[in-house]
Amino acid sequence: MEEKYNPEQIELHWQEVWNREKTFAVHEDKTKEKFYLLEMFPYPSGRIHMGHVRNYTIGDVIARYLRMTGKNVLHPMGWDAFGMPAENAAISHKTHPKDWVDNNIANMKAQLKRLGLSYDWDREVNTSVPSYYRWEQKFFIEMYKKGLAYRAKSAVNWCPHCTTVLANEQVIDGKCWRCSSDVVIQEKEQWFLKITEYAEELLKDCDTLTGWPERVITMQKNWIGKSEGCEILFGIDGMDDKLRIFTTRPDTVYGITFMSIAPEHPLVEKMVTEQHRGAVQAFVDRIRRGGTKTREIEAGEKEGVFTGRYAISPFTGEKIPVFVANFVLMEYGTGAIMAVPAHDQRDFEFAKKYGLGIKVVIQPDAEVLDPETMQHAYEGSGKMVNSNQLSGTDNEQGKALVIGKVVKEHLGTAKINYKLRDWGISRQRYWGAPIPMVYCDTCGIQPVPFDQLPVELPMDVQITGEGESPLARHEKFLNATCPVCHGHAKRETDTMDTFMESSWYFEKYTSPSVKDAPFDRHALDYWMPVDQYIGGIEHAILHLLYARFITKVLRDLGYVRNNEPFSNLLTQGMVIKDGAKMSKSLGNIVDPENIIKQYGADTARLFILFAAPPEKDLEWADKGVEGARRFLDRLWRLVYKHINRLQQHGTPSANEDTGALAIRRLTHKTIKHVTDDIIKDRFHFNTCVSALMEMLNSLYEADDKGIKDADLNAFREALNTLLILLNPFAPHITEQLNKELGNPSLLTAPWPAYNPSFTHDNIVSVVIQVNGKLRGQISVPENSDEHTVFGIASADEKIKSYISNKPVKRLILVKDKLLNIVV
RNA sequence: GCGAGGGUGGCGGAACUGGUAGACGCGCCAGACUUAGGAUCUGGUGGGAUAACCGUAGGGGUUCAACUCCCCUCCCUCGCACCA
Repeated sequence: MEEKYNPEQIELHWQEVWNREKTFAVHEDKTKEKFYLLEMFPYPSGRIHMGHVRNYTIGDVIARYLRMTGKNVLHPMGWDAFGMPAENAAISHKTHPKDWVDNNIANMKAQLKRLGLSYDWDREVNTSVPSYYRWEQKFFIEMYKKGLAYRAKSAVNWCPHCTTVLANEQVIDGKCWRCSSDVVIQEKEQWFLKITEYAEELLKDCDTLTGWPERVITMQKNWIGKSEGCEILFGIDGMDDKLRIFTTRPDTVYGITFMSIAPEHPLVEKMVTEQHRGAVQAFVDRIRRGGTKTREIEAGEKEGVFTGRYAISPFTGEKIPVFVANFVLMEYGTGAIMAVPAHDQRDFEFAKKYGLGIKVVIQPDAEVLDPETMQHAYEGSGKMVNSNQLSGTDNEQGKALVIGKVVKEHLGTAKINYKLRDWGISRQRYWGAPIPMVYCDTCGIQPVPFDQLPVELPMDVQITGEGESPLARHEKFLNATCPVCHGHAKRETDTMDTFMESSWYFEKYTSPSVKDAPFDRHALDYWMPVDQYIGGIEHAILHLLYARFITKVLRDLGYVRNNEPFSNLLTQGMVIKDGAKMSKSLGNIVDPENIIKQYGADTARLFILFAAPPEKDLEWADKGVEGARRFLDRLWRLVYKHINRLQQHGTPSANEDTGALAIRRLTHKTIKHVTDDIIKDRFHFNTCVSALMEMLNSLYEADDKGIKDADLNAFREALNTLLILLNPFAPHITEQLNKELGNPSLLTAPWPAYNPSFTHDNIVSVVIQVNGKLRGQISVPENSDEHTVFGIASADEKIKSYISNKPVKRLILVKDKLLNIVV
């Protein structure tokens, strides 16, 4: 055995063994309980960063631990290989995106292996290869045939920097999710997937995701944004057209004092009277020019102009003035609303600003609302007033009654609205999966027949980053044959959003090598769903919503059985340095490769696991890394010191002297501690690591006193156990030391069970409080009752002085822990 | 504004269903071994004068006992942000 711990040598050795022997390859095995553990696969940017190290280390601990408990663990890794940066790199480095990506994958794969991550690399998936995306193209066509994929012209989010369209989910605060450029709105034809068709199920099934963080569920629910109410048609004075509005508060229809419509509403032009045309036109132009961005910034400042036109209430027959207002959104509901200032804050502010009427129709029990003195709208519940025959009704019942009336009298319909929009997946980019459709002059839009898939992305392209996608200029790709009339057709040149590939890769891992179908049905059914998914919170909506959607679609297409892809979700925090996210611009990046070179992978892993619980942000501290390394050095030295004695074999016997017994207690208490902590509490590995540190500290103390020959078996048990317990966290050093000790590989070692007779003591120390204040500590036999403990305690001089001679009113005993003496 | 999660030593963080606050690590202090040490080892380390006592954002409450439960206030982070 080497005297000095040399992580590089040890780690490379074991990694080579694992690689050569395909140690972590798994197969379906019905005799074992399966566990599908997955971390979000990376974009092959070229180098791994600390966020990856954290994500994958957390996963690896779980994988290695679960294997030791006998589970059949699927733990795969792959590459989300399509996407913009490859094209940008191609432009700036004059390489082909494919070469750039393949090269990056090779680098990153080596880096991941260097971390000792226990993946089944035989299942590696690369989303940019035709054998992967051909199935995605098939799914797309099947969706098209079911009406779940359609082409439409609509206002879309356009990122001028990426020169492509973005989905709603990919616009964050009016900026592109990837490059932070301001997004502009453009009219474009593009392909949509009907995620709205699944809105209700996606919302409803949130309640089945009991293993997901509450805040992710909340974000998804908010994004789907369901609201129930009704649409009501209002007549327009002097016109045949009707004004359709959506409201969730039909109980307040008697409180309408005006109407508001969006500046983009098609009826604006038609409704506005000659007298008001100039003012309305000026207002609409100004709002339009500002675009969505300024409109959001100016949120709060409500503005509008009168159209000169009146709507007619189908409930009261009253004439109601119609305004064009900046806060009414064309893209939600019907683009027009009824305004009830007494019971809606926005309408209230608008009414105050323009001196419009306020009419109270809901009266709460606690106060009497007076339109004259109200400072803000009352949006709560109460009794309906000023509402004709409905006056006196509870407003919640009133909602249903008004909807009933609306439906019965054909004034409108009951309606559920969602904020969720269909998913626009067309990207005007080269490096993506081609959308498998052709345009025939005679037959119109036609899907490519299945037997002609994949529609391969041509490799011989010129990527300039300017103008149209290279595909639009690629004659051979562009020109196709119509599958129906065999005449000339043109191919769709847009590619799919890369979130499509990441919406089903976890299913592909279950059977990566099948060729004639996307999945092997038996493998899929055996492994799915993913039991534990781990990744960054930044995908709370984007990826996780799309993946849920596509899973449900694949279920309905007959490919998969499960309703949801991920049973449990862990969202790990960021790795930060000097209080900020690591970034090039801040110059606070720590390169994992340097850390591994300097300290070793085991140290890097250990530090990352120890420094913070997984869901919290982790502050990188170089000194902390040294602490982790020190622990491993100490472990190495202790084994080295005793290696010759320890190599003899033997197991601890039943009756040991006190030294051996103390060591065995330590061992079994630590097993209990680590076993209890490792999985429960959402993987708080930091306390596991600290328990192992404590154990090592205690073994050093024992060693200080001298390990007698009689203690040797207990000492050996302690070290062997420590190595097993530490193995998921630091797999290389533990495997090496374990080998030095002459034991069979830890890969086949079962997770140890603790012996309960060693996890508690016969003599326990009990805290003594007098009147709730800590006054001393005494040793008593286990399970002593309050009188016994009090007897011993009151004999203690110090405690006696606190009791003095006051009568004891009460004794409160927490068995084997605490006695509170109330005097 | 709404929703969620938080506020514990100089720092990262422990503390199970109310029961020794500050485990473990970093840093710091002292000592040992050393030519030396940024190596290693030993001891100490919430504040306070070694005391009484005070301490888990602040204030109040329940309790024999509160970081933990209840009420009020302040602050931080994240998400949503005119969705009718």
